[in-house]
Amino acid sequence: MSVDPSTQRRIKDAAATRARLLIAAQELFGLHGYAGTSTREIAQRSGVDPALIARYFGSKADLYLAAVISERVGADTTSKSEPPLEGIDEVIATVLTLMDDGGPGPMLQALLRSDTPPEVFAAARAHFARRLVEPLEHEHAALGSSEARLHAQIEAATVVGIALARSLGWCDELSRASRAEVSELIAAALRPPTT
Amino acid sequence: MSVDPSTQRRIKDAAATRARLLIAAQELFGLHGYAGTSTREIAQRSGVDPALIARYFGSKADLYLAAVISERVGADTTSKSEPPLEGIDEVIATVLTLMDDGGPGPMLQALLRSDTPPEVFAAARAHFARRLVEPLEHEHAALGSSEARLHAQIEAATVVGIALARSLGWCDELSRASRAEVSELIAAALRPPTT
DNA sequence: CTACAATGTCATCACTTGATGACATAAGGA
DNA sequence: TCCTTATGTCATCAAGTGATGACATTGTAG
Repeated sequence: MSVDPSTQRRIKDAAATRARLLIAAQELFGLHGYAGTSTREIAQRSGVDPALIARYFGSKADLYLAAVISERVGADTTSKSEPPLEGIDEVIATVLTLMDDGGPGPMLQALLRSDTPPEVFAAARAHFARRLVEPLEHEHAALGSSEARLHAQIEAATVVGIALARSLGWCDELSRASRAEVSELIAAALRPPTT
Repeated sequence: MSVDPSTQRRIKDAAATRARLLIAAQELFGLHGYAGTSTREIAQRSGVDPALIARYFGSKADLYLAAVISERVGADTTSKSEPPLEGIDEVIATVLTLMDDGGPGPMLQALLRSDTPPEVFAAARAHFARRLVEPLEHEHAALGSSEARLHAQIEAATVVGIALARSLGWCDELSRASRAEVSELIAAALRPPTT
């Protein structure tokens, strides 16, 4: 008399537990960094016993790696990747939105903090390039701009910098301004009407 | 027969000890963040007994605060402030230069990481505003721009974002480009030739 | 149902952390 | 010199860390 296991609420479900841990890890690592987050916090937030971290991921470091890799801004690494962002406006909107709820995720944390394990940093770097720089580079190339990649990198860094300042609360006015307003300002600054 | 105490090598010298702790703290906090740095590491690097941190600064948090406050990028807050930066070119040059040697210092770390004690964050925020935003705001105001402060904040965030990306090695081209080249690109992007 | 594997719970280990106080030693004036 | 203070050293604490293994519970195949 087994009900469909997907609808039936299972008491013990390894996959679901693993996923809960991963989500909590993403949130907390993204919020407080690696050293600033304890395995017990992660377990508590996900409503799971701390010992299961070891069972499902091996160690705290491995969990961190998994959290960074399967992250959103870096875009789900998973096979079926989201459609690539198109054009600078979409990049701006995406970064601002993701940053607004959740702050800088593990990927950005990995890029910002220097205690990031090398392999994690490399993975985060790759995501940054693929997810943010590449779309901008294509746009530049289409316009026939030379140094397309360098320009794209500068634009990506700009967007991230402003989004960071805004979502972390570095300045009052910037943080209070609406997302649309900020988008407008960034776009205007980066792509002067000429051309 | 007391020799000049400044040349004489003193075995016990509170001021020197305090200074050594402060320097080591700046280096390590800037490198690994607050949670990622232990008081024992700081003590070892400065060749000082860990217990003296408590004596001279009160606690790890207080030492962090002192390290952030007496820092360069935020610029010594202390009374005799360095001459304020003038114009966007000087801001760009300063940020890029300071970031190149030493990476993001404790002040930026404090702004970037959310495990920063609130008072420390507030101090870092104030430095950011005074040191980077204000000069830009004045420039805008002089040009009669409305929303001068918001624009200045966006510009400051842009400069910091690009400097971060460059000095932390997020992208190859950007990190390899010369400082002058990058300065040029930022300035061009932020201040399109048309006024 | 039964037995075995999968999953979850708990107690506990060895270690590090930040902090404290008792004590030892150097410094400098009397 | 002696004596007080400033400074440095050491042992140690309570709390929290990541990790481990024994055990309890659930799922499920036979």
